Amino acid sequence: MRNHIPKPTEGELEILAVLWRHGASTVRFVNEQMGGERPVGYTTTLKLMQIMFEKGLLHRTLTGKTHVYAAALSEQDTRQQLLDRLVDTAFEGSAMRLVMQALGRSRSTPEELDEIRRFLDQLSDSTSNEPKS
Amino acid sequence: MRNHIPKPTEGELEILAVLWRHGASTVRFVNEQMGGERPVGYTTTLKLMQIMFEKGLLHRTLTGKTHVYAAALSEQDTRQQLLDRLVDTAFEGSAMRLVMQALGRSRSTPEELDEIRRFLDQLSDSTSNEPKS
DNA sequence: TTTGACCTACGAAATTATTCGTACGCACTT
DNA sequence: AAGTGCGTACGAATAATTTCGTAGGTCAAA
Repeated sequence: MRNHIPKPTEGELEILAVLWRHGASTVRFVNEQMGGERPVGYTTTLKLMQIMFEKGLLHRTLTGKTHVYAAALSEQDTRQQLLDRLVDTAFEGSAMRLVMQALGRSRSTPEELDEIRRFLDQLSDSTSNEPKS
Repeated sequence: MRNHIPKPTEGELEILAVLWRHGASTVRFVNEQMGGERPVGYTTTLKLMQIMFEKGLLHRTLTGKTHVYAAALSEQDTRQQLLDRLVDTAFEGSAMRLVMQALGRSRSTPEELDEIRRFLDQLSDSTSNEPKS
């Protein structure tokens, strides 16, 4: 149903994370944001983003003389892709397993847990109304 | 608290998956199991498993003349490691986000949803009894 | 004892990912 | 005009991962 865009690598994900968090950005901005543990050279980030552009992972528009990049795939879609991959490789295809394990360790507040309950209820409703298809 | 064993790579995960699913196995068996899309040469699997052994990712025992390999880290631990990684890189550190998204798409049966509810209740209990620390 | 079917070990090619140096352009100040 | 700052592009070094060929051992059947 969806275009086949290559899976993002580790490093590419970092860049995507910045773009998701801050919206479309210049290379410089992205590079600055990533300067956490191991800061990386400007041209490194540039190159990576250029490659991502070629791969179709990013869009870009020329604004003045600098490029402004944006993630091509929504956060949602990318996340789903990564989740699916993880579920397949490490959770024997069972999303439930993944959910349980994720819940088990996360220090969740009661509010968050409630939020999930509500979400579950919503799911129950819709599944019970739909043909099993 | 836990030993620092290097993160499994993509390919290594495939092997771990087989070992988790089938228990300790020989190279040949693992290699056969992986013959899904793109079958890979026997020595490729052998080499990879040897490397994993050196890295400490696998244990092995000599049985007769062939090695029998087993995953060094429990499935649980590895899964958690991978989850943590994914949560960090793609879900802004929020396990809740991950859970919600995983739930959203998985075609879960009402039974599974109930299971999660029970699990949530359990969590609520324990968190409400513990000091917030 | 030769052949075939296994096995391990190891070196090294092939492939992917990451990193950065260097060249070059443009606008602005000095 | 020369110098500075900031941008792009691109080639290539490096590192990490994956792949496989080849060598050599053991065992058992022909």
